[in-house]
Amino acid sequence: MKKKITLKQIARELDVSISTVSKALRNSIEISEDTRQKVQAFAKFYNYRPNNIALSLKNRKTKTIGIIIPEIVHHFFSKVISGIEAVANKRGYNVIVGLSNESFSKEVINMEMLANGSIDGFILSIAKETLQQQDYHHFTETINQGMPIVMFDRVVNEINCDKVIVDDFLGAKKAVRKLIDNGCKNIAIITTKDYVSVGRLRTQGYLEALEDHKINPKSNLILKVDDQLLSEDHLDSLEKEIEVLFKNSKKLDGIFAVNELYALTAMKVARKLDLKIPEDIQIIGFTDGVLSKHAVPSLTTVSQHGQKIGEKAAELLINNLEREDEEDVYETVIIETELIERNSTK
Amino acid sequence: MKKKITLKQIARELDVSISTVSKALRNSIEISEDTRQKVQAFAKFYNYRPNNIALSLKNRKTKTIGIIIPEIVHHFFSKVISGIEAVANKRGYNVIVGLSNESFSKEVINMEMLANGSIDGFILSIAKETLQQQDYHHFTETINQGMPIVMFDRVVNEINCDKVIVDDFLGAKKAVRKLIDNGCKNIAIITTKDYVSVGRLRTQGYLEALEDHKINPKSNLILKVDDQLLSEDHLDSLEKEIEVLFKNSKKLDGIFAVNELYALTAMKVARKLDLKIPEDIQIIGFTDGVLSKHAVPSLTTVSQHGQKIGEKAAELLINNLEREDEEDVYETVIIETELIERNSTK
DNA sequence: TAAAGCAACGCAAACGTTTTCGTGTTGACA
DNA sequence: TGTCAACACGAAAACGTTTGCGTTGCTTTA
Repeated sequence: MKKKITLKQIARELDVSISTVSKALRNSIEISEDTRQKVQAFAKFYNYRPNNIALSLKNRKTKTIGIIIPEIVHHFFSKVISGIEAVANKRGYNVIVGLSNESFSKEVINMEMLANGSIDGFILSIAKETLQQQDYHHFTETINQGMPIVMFDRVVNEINCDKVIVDDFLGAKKAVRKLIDNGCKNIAIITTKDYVSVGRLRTQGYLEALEDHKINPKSNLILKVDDQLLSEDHLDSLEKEIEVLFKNSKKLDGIFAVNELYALTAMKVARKLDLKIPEDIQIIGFTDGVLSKHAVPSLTTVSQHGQKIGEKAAELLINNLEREDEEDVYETVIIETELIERNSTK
Repeated sequence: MKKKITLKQIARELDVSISTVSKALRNSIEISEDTRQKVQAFAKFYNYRPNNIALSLKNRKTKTIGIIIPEIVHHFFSKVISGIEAVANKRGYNVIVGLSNESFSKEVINMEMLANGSIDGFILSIAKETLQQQDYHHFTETINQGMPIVMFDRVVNEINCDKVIVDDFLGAKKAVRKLIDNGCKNIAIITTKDYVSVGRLRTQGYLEALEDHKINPKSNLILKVDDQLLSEDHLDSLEKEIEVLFKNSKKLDGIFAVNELYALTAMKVARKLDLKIPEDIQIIGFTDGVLSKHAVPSLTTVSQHGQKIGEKAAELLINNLEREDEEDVYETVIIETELIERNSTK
């Protein structure tokens, strides 16, 4: 069992100084061809690799990106991670993941753990609880300490940093317009409470699409679900709420849901009420996950391109990290959404 | 913008030595009550936090676990990560994620990057390409260097380390037995090529369940799908293969699929052929993901408890890391599978 | 032949900690 | 008054690197 070997050990074995070894390995011209080869051969034989931690300490850079997301068991977020990881890896960075579980305190603790030297910068999506409490001191503090942050998806304007978002507003608008174009007269929306920025924006898009077509929004067609956790347990109550929505509006012929699960549950209710999709009622979701693709009928949906979001976020962060001049100009990149038409619309 | 503050800076400001500051902060009795308070107040005001990297270098421990998985956009793997993260966090560890994308070289590179001091140990699931090539030198090398590994799900016997697996064999057997008990006479299996250990084991379970009931396996009822990538693009060809399976055996009345996607595709084909589920044909899948739960009809499936797997793996690793005595006794923990009965079986 | 140049290497600082081992200053005690 | 402990603190090493600069010993040049 040969343990990791260090410069010091090589130096001792070859009876030279540590600096000589280091320089030899980095092909410095200060070192004679002879010793260089000797050292390199020895290092290769013992499979020497410089210790990352020591390098990090010396360079004051860890070449590691910290990701904080609300949950990982979620198609969208894992897509984003996948995107981040791809460009991070390509540019020589590692990725360290912290989960907030939608909890404010876990978000803070996780960030504090990572901010103390473990990483060079953050990519994060804000926990719901944090959004509700509107307490963003941990973000401003880390930024003040000189550690850059890139936010994605769930962002807040108050914080001055790079952001990557999808055009929730426009995406929703496009979706609802599609329903209108397809002949829907009574379109409902199943959305979240307003403190979730993406939910709010999508609701606005819904409203504006209606307005553009001179349709008056009706309050009984707007269902704002309170998903403190959106835990799977709440599925039943969600179903009931949606059922009420259906009952309250017999002429319902279109539904725009702000996420997959809401859309699928709506489909379930429709099926229960013997409504044919898309003949009797058309449904569009948001977020292009596996569920949409494999649902029956497959779900027309607004894709947010999670992978692209992650890639872009990583690019922004790394560019920032490797920028020489210290000008703080922050960008907000908008990833375009795409309406993927499947079989839940005509 | 107050940058991160160090011991040295505190020492300079308060006109004491670095060691005094360090001791004062750690409440050493060597330091007078007076200076202790002064230092602690100052540190608190400037929000001092020890630099993790420096600590890692000093302690030769990073308190970080490296995870290498084939892909993250996958319900099972993200569940496992979630489990790992939960116990890791509880025990003061962080989690750093590397993706192999099922590629041998990416697996090797990722492991090498992390093994040079960045982490204390690995939790990993082997890439398909690695399984195919049967080249495990990177595992043995890291273990030889004194860095512990815990493998989960996709493991190999050749490597001597802790392992966490589900009882694929028994899980499959239970599922097939269920089909038999439910009256199925012609049960097909949709599985992977044999180099994927879990696929092979599940196939064996299928065979033994048949044998136990004196049913002769028929080769035309065994479909071994070659999913070099299992990419979403291959969905069409997968569908066609399954269709052939159906056509080749008109009396088919039960299907056991080794993953969700195979099961769902089978359901799709059945629907296409106007077969009623579960009346005409019953289907059971493996892996309890979102797809199974929300499919129509919902899919009876063998749950592997990904979260539990992750938790157990993290426990094994951390226990190993924090064990005083250096005895290398490796454990293989088997997480029991559970048959979750839904509506795709009678 | 002396000054200068050069090749090849080592020293030491630095990154930020923790910790062992001094060391100087008190006060008490004989 | 001299000795010794207790107290409070500092110096320095260590973790593993990189790098600017100093130091050899030798060869070249005028």
